[in-house]
Amino acid sequence: MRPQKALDKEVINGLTEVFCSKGYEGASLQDLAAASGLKKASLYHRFPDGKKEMADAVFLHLHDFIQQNVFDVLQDDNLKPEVRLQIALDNIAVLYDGGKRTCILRALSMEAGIDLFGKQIQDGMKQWIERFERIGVELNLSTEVANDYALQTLIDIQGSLVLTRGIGNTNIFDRTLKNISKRYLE
Amino acid sequence: MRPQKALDKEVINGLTEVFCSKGYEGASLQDLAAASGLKKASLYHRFPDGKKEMADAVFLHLHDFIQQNVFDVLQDDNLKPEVRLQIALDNIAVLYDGGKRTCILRALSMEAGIDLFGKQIQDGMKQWIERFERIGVELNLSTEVANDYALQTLIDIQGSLVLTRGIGNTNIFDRTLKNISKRYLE
DNA sequence: GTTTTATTACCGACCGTTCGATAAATTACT
DNA sequence: AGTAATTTATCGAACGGTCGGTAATAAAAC
Repeated sequence: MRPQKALDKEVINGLTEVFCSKGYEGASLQDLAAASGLKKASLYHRFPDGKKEMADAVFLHLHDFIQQNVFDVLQDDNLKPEVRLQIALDNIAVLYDGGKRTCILRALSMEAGIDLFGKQIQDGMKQWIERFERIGVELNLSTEVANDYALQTLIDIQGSLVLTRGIGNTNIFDRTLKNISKRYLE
Repeated sequence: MRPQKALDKEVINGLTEVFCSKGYEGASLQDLAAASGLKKASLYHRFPDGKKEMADAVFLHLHDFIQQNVFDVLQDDNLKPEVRLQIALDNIAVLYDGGKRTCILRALSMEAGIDLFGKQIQDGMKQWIERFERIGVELNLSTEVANDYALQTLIDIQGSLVLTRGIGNTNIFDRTLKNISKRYLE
C-alpha cells in the first residue's frame, strides 16, 4: 500500500457521508473516492458491482447501527421501558448528528433511488414503526394509541430533519426529540 | 408553429413534475424535455440560463400557487379563521396531490440543490411558519403556542410526505392533514 | 512467486449546453 | 390588403465535460 491505506471504517464513513448528503444520483464516483480515501478503481475492487453495491453497504452499515443502538435498545429487558426509550432517542440524535445529517431513507427516496431502493426503504420505515409501536405498548398505551404515537414519532423525526436542513438550525431537531420523549413519558 | 405548439402550462407543469420527483441533479434535460413537450434546444430558447432557470421558474410557479391558495387564504378577512384554515389545508392536499407529490422545498434541499437554492428554501420555509403562526394567533392561541403549532404543522406536512413516499401509502398524509386541523380547532 | 490491493489510463454513454438552420408569427411598408 | 422584413419559436446535430465502469499495470502482502 502506498501511503497509509484506507481503513474500512474511513471508507464506509466517507461513503455514508456522501450518499446521505447528496443522494444516490448526486453522489458521483469522484465524490465517493475523495470521501473514502480511495481512488475510483480501488473502490471498484472493494465493491465490484459498483455504485449500487456501495450504497447497499452504506444502507446496511446504517441499518446495523440502528439495529444495535435503537431497535435492540428499545427491547432490552434489563432496562425499564422509559429508560430504553430515552437511550434510543439519544442514540437517534447521534445517528443524525444532532440534525445535521440527513436520513438515508429520505436521501434515497428521491429520484432514481426510489427505483433501486424502494423495497428496502419501505421495509426500513416499517421496522421503525413496528419498534416504536412495541415500546408504546410496553408503556401501557393501547395498541391503537401506540400505533398513532409510532407513526407520529417517525413523522416528527423525518419532518424535523427536513426543516432543520432547510432552515439551517438544529434547534428544531433537538426540540422535536424532546417532544417525542414527552409524548411517551408524560 | 409546427404541429400544436407547447402551451406554457404544459411546459411548466412538466418541469414541475420532473423536478419534484427527481430533484435537481436527478432531473436530466432529457427528462425535462420529454415532460415539457419541447425539445432540449427549445427549452434553452425559453430558459436561456438553462437548468437553473428552469428550476427557478418551477419554484416561482409553485410559490405563486402557495401564495394564492394557502397564504392568501389564511388571511382572507372575509372568512372566519377556522374556515380559512380548513380551506388552506384542503388546498395543501391539492398542492401535494394527496401525498403523491413531493414538496419542492424538500426535493431541492438534497445534494447540489441546497447550494443553489439554500436561501430560497430557507425563506420559503420561514414564510410557511410565519403564516401558520398568524392563523394560530387569530385562533386565540398565545404567540408561544402559535409558534409551536406552526412548527409542528410544517414538521407534520414534511414528515408525512416523506413517510407517504417511503411506505407508498397516502393514508398517512391524509390522516396528518386531519390531525393538523384537529390540533387547531379542538 | 503467487495473490491481493491500489493506481493509472482509458472507454462509451450521457450530461448540460450551444450552434446553425428553418419555420411560424409579427411587424413595417406600401 | 398584400407583401417584404423582422422577430420569435422549434429543432437536429454536435460541443466539451463528466458520468459510471473497466483493463492493464504496479505495488504490497503473504
